[in-house]
Amino acid sequence: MESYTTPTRPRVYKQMSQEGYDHTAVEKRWQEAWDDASVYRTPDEVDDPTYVLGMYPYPSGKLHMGHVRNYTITDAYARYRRMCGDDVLHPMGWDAFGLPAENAAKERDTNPRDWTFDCIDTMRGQMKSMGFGYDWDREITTCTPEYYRWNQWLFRRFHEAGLIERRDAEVNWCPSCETVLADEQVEGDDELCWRCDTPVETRDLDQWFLSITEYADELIDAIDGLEGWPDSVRQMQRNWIGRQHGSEVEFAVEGHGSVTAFTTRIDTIHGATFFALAPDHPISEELAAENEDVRRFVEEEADPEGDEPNGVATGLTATNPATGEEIPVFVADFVLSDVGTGALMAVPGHDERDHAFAEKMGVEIKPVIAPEPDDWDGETVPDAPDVSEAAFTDDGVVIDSGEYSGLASETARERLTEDIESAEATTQYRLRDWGISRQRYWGTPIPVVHCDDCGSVLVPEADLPVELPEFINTTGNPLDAAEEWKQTTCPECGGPATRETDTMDTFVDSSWYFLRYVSPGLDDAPFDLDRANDWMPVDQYVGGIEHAVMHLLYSRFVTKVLADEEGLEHREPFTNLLAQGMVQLEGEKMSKSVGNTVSPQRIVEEYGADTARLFMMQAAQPERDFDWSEEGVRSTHRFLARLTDLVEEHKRQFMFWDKDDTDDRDAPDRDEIDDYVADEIDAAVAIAGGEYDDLTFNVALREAQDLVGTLRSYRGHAEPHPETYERGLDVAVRLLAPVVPHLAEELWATLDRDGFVVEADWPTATVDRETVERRRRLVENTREDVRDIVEVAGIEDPERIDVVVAPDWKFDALEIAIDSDADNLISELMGESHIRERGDDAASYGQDLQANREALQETLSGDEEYDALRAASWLIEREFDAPVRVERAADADDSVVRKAEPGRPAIDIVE
RNA sequence: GCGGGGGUGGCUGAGCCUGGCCAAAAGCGGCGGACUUAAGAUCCGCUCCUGUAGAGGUUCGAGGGUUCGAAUCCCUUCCCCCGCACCA
Repeated sequence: MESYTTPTRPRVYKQMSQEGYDHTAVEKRWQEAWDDASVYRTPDEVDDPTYVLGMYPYPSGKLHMGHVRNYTITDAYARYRRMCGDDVLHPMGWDAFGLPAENAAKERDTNPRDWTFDCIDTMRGQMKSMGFGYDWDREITTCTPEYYRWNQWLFRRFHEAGLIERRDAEVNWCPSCETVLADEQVEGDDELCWRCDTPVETRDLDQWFLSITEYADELIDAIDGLEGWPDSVRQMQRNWIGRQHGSEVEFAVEGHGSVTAFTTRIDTIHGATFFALAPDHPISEELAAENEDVRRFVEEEADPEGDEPNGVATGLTATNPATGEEIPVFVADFVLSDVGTGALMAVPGHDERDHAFAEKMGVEIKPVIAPEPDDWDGETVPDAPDVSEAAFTDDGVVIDSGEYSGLASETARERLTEDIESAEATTQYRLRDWGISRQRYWGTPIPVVHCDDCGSVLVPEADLPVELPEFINTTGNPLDAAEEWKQTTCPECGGPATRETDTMDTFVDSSWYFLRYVSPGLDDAPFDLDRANDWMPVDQYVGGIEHAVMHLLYSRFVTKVLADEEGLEHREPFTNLLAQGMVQLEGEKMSKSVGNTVSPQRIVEEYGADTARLFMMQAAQPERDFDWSEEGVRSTHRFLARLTDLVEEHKRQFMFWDKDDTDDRDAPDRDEIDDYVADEIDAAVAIAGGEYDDLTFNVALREAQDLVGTLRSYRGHAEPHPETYERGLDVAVRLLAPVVPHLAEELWATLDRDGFVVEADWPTATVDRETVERRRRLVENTREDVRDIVEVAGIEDPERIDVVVAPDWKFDALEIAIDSDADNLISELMGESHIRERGDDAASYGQDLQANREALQETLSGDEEYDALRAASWLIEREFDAPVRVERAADADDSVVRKAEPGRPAIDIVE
């Protein structure tokens, strides 16, 4: 059979433009068209849309590359889901309260409100120029009374639920920002303010707290169920909550009564040889007043930051409740008042820090736990380990502890906690209640008034919102200076009262904003409960890793409270979370202070939004860091220009082609190369869809870009079959549309398609991914084999290349071998008459199969292999400039056929 | 110290969960070729070693093990990054 065909259609030579396309005009045109058609509106009536959300930005002035990456990811995913037929909710808003607005207002002699709204206008404009498809009818701005009144409303509801406390607290105070910071906002060993890097001080102030600790157990336990979250974020939250199960136990300190200590290792209590108090423990302070040594230590020597454990003997003793022994009491700086109870039983034999301190102070070190012997019978008391040099800190078997000797640590803990009268099983958390008071102006006023008679009184719901007064430019808290605003009357007694001048931490705003998008204009509730129940949770949330603890933990907390108090039927706000990677420049994070930023605006002007988006999405997986590269941007831009040329050229060429003329479609000269391209189009669809589902845009886009490359080769090598070629262009445009929305619309229109590509159907494929991969591997392996032969055999100028597919009986034999579990494969094969009659060939192939029994792999069928190779033969022809003949075994010479196996055709090169 | 993630060819980096099609994707860099007056762009190849027919050899931080078979699974060890931490 003659399978080599000379290209009979004329090749198309045309000068392609190099300068690209007018991205500014294209992008503007489609942004306006989308706007006019409201294509990104999500009507209230839709049922459970796919909720795609990027973390809303703080309006600091201009969009930076991090924003662009964040929002391109959500936009691409939202567009993909939309093309798959989903209703999509993809809103945007502004985290508009916060200190920078106050600072900026002072610098520019304006006010935070005007400055903030200017920034919002700028950034909204930039988002529109990026082509992000948001439902702007759902836009929210947290600094408007329409939004923050619901913070106040929630404050009331939390109060009613008993989740609000006001108490005098030692707080982190930033002297530069003149405000309190949450623990989460104090960074690093140096304890610097997260905003301005000023060293943080402490102050005692009356503060409002949300009782997040009430939800500590659920917050930590439910992390296990957050399977759509990255492990890193889950682990950071677990660490932050820091739950520890242990026991509280009382030690009687001479002259000071019982002092409670917390320990996770009550099994070591018989080895407790001293007792230690934090320098700011009440007893330490009492002792300091009467004992000069203790005073000097507490006030002058204690260094909780240092690595060295320091301490001073108090001369007092404490009674070990397990042994009745009197042990010395120290004040030590390694004991921290905010950990456990600020007092601890020290067991130098089994705790490294206690060990170091005991050595330094000459305290007895006593082993009471031995490593569990390998063949331990569960009863015998092992020998004591040597703990003179180092503590043994693992669990093991209790020794030298009276009736508890011989118990495993775990059992001993239970028994001791039960038996010691003052001991009680307790759980400690690192998590503290969420202090939300900020001594700043630009935030939600805490809806409370202070009355001399009635104390702190909540502002009634009917009087909400408590609106911010005009901004006063002052060094302290502007609300303190707003005298007229501050003076009010008590809602309870009607007497004179003053307003609370603290405002809320802005993390309150962001802890529920994702619910507000559901019903942004609602004026009698923060969100429409029924719709929230339908629409929540957010299906895909995307943002920076810097919010791993604070924002994401607070949002989970608030969601759970709303579930308990307001009937929200969801206890977790975000099903899938993507922590996006950084955009870097030469391996460094882009930052204003380093001065290595790249302006998105400049990129959009120079190359267009589509180029910027495509470059970012194909550069790396979304969760990885990647380097911005101007070269990469240019090359992406050229790709889009080439695609444009391809589509436009096609349009010119086939302007008069009548698609309804079936003669053309069934043109008899449709040949293998057309099949190859048709297969590759299907292949691209099969792979790209799955990759979009997984948010691995880089892989999906590579597939789309490769397809465009294939189409270019197609057009260059042969005259394309019009319908196949056009379908290729059509599919390429649709595969790119989520990332390159403007140009995709333009090309969609050029291809005379109806409607918007945004609303077009995602293409479907007739092959599965596995077949695609097998087919590509077969073609690639075969091409490589031909290259190998040509090179190794030193063939200068091949005259013809024959590729012969293995005979059917070998495919059958392979099939049988894969399915068979018989010991003797040969005899099983020989049971098949059509195999047996192959004689020696069958025996020899059977032996090969037998030898590789375990390694046999499914291949394409013989027909599929033949079709795939025929379709790909043009690639080999092009490369070696020689005709290629793809044949079935029956049509080829026996000596050649013998070498063919399923998945590995015989190759014969004629010189 | 605890927890998490990593160490792959000149570089970046996929593969590892679900062992075999893996000398190992892709990109960059380098080399050769086509096109071009030239450059650029684009396109086609090559880029661990050996080899005159698709082969063989040695590789995936290091060492051991499991298996017919290991970059992939297990153990030990070294190094890097991130988070938490005198946390009782």
